[in-house]
Amino acid sequence: MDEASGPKEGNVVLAILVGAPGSGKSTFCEEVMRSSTRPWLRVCQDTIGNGKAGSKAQCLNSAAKALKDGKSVFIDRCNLVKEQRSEFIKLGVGPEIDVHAVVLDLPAKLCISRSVKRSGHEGNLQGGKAAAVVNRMLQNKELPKLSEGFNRITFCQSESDVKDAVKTYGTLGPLDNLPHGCFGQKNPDSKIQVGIMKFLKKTTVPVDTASREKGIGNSTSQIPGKNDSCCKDIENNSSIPNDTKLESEKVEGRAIDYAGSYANQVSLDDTLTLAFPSISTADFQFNHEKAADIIVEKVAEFSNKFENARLVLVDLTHKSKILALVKTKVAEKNIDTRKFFTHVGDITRLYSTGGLRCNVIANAANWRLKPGGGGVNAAIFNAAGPELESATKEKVKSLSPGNAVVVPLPSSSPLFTREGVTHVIHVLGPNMNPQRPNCLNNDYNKGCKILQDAYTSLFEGFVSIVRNQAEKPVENNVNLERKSLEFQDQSEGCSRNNVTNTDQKSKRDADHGSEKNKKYKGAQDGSELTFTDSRDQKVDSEHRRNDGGISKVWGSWAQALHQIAMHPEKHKDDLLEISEDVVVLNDMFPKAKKHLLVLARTRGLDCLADIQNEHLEILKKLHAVGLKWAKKFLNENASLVFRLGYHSAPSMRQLHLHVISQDFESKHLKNKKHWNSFNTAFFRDSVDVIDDISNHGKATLKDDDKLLSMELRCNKCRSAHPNIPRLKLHISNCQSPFPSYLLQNGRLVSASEDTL
DNA sequence: GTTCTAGAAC
DNA sequence: GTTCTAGAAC
Repeated sequence: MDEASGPKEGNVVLAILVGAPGSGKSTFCEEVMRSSTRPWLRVCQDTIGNGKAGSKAQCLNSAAKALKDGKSVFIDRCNLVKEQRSEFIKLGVGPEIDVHAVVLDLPAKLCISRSVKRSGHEGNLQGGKAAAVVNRMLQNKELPKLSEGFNRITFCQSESDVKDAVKTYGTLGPLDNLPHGCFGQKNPDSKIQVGIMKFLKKTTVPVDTASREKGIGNSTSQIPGKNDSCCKDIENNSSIPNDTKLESEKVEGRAIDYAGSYANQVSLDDTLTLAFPSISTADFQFNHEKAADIIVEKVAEFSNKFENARLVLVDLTHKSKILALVKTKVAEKNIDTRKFFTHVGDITRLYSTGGLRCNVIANAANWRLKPGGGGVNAAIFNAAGPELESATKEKVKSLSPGNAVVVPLPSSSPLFTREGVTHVIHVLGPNMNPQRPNCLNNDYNKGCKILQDAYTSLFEGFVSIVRNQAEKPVENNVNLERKSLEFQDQSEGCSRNNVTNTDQKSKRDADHGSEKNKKYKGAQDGSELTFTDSRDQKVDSEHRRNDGGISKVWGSWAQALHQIAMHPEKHKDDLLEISEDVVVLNDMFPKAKKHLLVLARTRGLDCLADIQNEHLEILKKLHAVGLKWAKKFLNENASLVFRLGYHSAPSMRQLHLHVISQDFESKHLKNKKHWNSFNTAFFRDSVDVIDDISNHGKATLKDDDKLLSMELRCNKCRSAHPNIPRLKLHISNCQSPFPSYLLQNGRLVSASEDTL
């Protein structure tokens, strides 16, 4: 504790609150202001924008003005990181201003439960995401130090500490000053960090090994039990109020306490888990052998798409045939058993009775998304209470086979509170039971496709949750909101694609600017589409399939090629060739003298990521047609050189082969992304894609954004150029031969080859 | 995918 | 002044 230095008379106070969402910053300010006799201004980034998201600059201005007017100021934003505080501290430079920090360093659990509960709060941090966000923020927290420029720091680590601080500030009259120095801190920073690291190492490792060892060999997986209970014990300790003064023993205790809450985040946050039942194999009587193949195939496809997440196939009994089949098949594949394993247990009680923490569970739903029936559907609706029914109903009324819908579970649901389930994903698989609607009469061609789609939708729904939770730590309230918006965007995309993500209703209701509402509108529109288009029932699930992980969202502008491929007769005038399985057209914005697109007409084949073994023929067909046109152009102009290939991550939906001359002489080639999309590994040569599929059954993608923002290099001599005009100038004159890589395997098509 | 805009960077 | 970037809108 620092020695108090001599306070001056009646300084204005600039009090910077430090605390996670839900730590009680706003309440603190309000309570102080209610009883205080000195003029205070609370500067809150959430409210300063008058309905819109506020900016840090607005806060700074507002605070500066108030200080100038002699008012004391509360900076009511999270300020968990030193950098976020620094500019506010600068406002307090000068002898008449005391810069204070009030640190609301309450248990993460408390902040989370408050954040989850609140609905009308200005910060608009909502529901299940709140937990993840608070955790993320706390992970990056840097407790303030006097050296940052504070005169006084008050640490509150319990609610009674907060009460004391309210009293201290509430009774601070206009002529009073508070002593300088640090107050209330019970745990020096460095020790906590060591404690955390030790603790994390101890706890995370067993999680992994347990699942690796037991996941496959033993049908009853027992994963987080040990360390979770360990965390729980420690948390219980931490809830004992500790008001005693600093002693070395207490410091240690406190350190473990912190470590406990951090470790808890690891199991809760870092290993997101989807538990799912086998779809369609029970009441829908789908062939188990075939279903097991599909499960393993889809798990293999998705399991390497995420780092800290895992999939768990759950069935009630050790005798489960489908579990046995999947276990056998999965053992033959090279699937990371930390990412996928089977588990015997009740899907509605995985945590409470099995110790398996699954924040997402899948429901084998019926098409009306109604409770009842039997099996998993009845069990989940029962266990989740009416909350799930209403949350589901709020967004969608029905589900067609092969689709899934993500429903965030209201925090009041028993499944949420007891089992830690934050999302339920309803999935509807194909039905082979003549007693049930939409029976496929043993048509396993259709059935397998639908079941594949169902798992794709399910896993993509999960991936969208994982992705969202894996967002980088947020920096302040503004960013926090942006992240939420991004998530809404994502869910919009999902809903358009039948993986509907019902976001929290209260978010919409909260008066928070038009921007958000506009976006939400989009989401609603999208979800309407989902269930009205009966003729193209499968379009939605199919056009979403991409690299298997990230839900690819196709904007409205990205649909043009798809429309052409589906209905070429409507665009006859713009097309060079129409056949049963391909369409050829000039690129609307050619990036070279000659630039064609050869579209696959296969429904659901949107990009390279969608390609599987079965598409080899269409790839060859696209290549052959592209080659034919290239040669045709070469006949007209022998100086051209063509390259045929695909973009790793196309912007336009519907698989299209680019046939492009290598002059890149075009006014439409305007930016780095244009150039790099044709001249880096992002561009996948058609011949290589065909090899990939022949050899590995899937296409290699190089869809890193870095490739598209790489330095501009000549496609012949590889020299670098500072900007597009200079590059264009260079390539128009470069006489170098093409790099040898391109000269191999027929990657380039030129007149000389044509004559062979 | 494109266009437009504003602001930053050079 | 030009180029780049990011965001929004389409």
